[in-house]
Amino acid sequence: MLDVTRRTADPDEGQATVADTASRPQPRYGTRPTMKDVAARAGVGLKTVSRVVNGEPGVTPDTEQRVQDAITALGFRRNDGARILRKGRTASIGLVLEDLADPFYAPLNRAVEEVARAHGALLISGSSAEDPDRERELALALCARRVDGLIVIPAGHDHRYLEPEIAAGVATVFVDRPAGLIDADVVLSDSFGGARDGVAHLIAHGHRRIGFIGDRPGIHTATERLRGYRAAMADAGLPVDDAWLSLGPTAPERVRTEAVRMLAGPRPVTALFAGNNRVTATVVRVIAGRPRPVALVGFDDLELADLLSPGLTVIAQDAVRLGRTAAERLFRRLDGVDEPPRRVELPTRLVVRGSGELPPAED
Amino acid sequence: MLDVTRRTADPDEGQATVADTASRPQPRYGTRPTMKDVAARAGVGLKTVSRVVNGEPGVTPDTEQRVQDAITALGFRRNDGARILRKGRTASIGLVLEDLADPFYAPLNRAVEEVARAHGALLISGSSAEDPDRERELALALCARRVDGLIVIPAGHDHRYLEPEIAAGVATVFVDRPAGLIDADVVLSDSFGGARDGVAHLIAHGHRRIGFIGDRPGIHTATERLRGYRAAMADAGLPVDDAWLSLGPTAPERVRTEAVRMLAGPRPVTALFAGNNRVTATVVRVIAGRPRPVALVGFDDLELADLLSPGLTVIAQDAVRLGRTAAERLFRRLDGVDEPPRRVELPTRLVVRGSGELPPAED
DNA sequence: TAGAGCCTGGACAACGTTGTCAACACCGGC
DNA sequence: GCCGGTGTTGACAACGTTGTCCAGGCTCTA
Repeated sequence: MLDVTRRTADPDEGQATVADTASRPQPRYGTRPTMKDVAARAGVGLKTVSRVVNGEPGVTPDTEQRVQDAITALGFRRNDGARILRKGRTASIGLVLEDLADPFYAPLNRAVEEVARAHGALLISGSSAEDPDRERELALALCARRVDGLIVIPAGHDHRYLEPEIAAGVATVFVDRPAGLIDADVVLSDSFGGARDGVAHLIAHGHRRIGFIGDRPGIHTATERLRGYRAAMADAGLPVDDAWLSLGPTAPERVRTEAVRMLAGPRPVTALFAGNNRVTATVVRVIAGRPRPVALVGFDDLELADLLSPGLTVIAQDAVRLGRTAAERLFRRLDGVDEPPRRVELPTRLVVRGSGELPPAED
Repeated sequence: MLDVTRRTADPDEGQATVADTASRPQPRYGTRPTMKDVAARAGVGLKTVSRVVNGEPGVTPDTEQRVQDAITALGFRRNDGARILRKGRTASIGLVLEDLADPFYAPLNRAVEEVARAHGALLISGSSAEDPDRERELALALCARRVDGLIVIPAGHDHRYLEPEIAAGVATVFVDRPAGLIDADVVLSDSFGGARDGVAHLIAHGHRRIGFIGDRPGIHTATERLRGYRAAMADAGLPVDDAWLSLGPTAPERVRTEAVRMLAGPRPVTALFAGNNRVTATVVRVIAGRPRPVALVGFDDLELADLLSPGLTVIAQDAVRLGRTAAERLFRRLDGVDEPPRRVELPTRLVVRGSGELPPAED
């Protein structure tokens, strides 16, 4: 008896069965079989199918086998949407970042994914393209999908739109940049300290006129890094000329123009500090085309940075750790830990490779 | 009268209302308000709320305002899970790739995201980590969430597990590598042609002994590229020594070992062809440490490749176009286009930068 | 052999939304 | 004053699943 049942579940047999059930309503193409269909085919009740699918006890091996056979024959797959609706939790979290393809954020994305996976959750991530409206739209879309938690790399400065969501129980953690106008967990890199160390490194190698090219002033990390720059200069008692500073979009054209400008004139800068990886990539190209060496320290590491000549000296952030820390914090919240929001700041690391140790060029 | 109603819905008033409704069941912390709650508060029927939320016609401005006020006061957000359950379509697609953080796949991911966004769909992407079981697990999890379509960069070679899903109407497109044992749309780069061109380029610059280091032999692109290598050598009438060939994991240690081996001995290779970006990154480092120049062409472009000295000559694939093409194909399917599965092959591009034009070193 | 207790299985409601349909009020024209 | 039409609104079922609860059959013991 059992053997016969087993053979019925053979894929080939499954196809054959489609034909002989033409009389009763049969799932059409584009329609998925439901537990009801499985139950009908196996000749059992709906709940019994549910029990089998979820591995709940209280089903005889014989019945279970019949159900399993019906499942494979029909190609049934549980509808998680309905399951979630019933159970309340979605076992998924959302991640809003600036650009999925950015070499800094992609590893962060991956790190969050791994933590989510370890907790049995699915990650849904999307790009805000540095647009506050799009960030909001995306975050709220994720909330509408009822993600259990949200990790956000802010593009905007006002996150009060998340208040109802947070009040409703959506755990929320901000990464890389702090939240605006709401109180929430934040995981950051020490942008200020990193930039200060990087600039101090240049100063230690004899530079006095140092340029700073960073991202748009609205971006927290950009202003923090500029603050670090100013602190290092002030610590060394060096004056800062406004012409050495430039915050703005990181489009290659602008960065190129600014770098060229700072390197021209009677008293050019002898070193540059690049505020992030996109800026660094452009600045490296500008410098490469110059006869006179220019020292450079960049914020964020780059692939192949060690192979340039000179090697690229950078302030490295640990994107993976940033993502992992944020995700772990999120899941601790989801596990019910209730403590006041915390601000975690991860240290950066100076990676010495050559470009930051070049001496100032003679005037 | 109307004015009074409006004021009742004012957010501040909303708080006050919480207190005076202590008698009837009130949403607790962690519980989201539903349309029923909104309807009760606005003093209208459930369906009217639905109409307002979905911008359907047939609601007077007065009623609509009352509902809107109740919505903001309660912080209501539509539960898309329930909506999806009712409507059937989820307006979301899934993407299974090897590694979200891989510099080749991350832009592909982003490109798919943009197309999805343009079609009003959400993208859920995840990493298979080159593990067939994990690929399967992830793809089926996405199907259980009822994504409307699926884009897969295969890790395994048997995708029959997707047959029930495809039969049930989940549009499926494979990218970068062909599907295994099922008939489906595929979008590929011309790995064979690209590798053949790259190796021919080395041959044209005088090389006769050329090494090939690629990914594991189970991976379609790896074998295709090796086939391209063989074709170029055969076209030039050159013999191939098995010692010059190495397919295997792209872990830096193995690649380093193999490269060093090929460059040693009495008749070392004078040029190397690297089968993908990870291999290239390691080979560049090996070569950089050698006194005698070794020519190199890599498959896949790398950031900063132009800044190495010599610049890195590569066979570039357009990951963005690959992703965009696949996504557009998927949405065409979702729009109901019914035609036999198609195989699209995108051309590669030889980018000459120096490393591939080095002449063979003297023996 | 009767009663107690256990095991298996199924009927039913509920999750939050949308589609269907019918009720109702109001308007203008006869 | 009545009728049909129009425009607004709500009651109800359904989407596919899971939790609750109860029925029926079985075994075991007195």
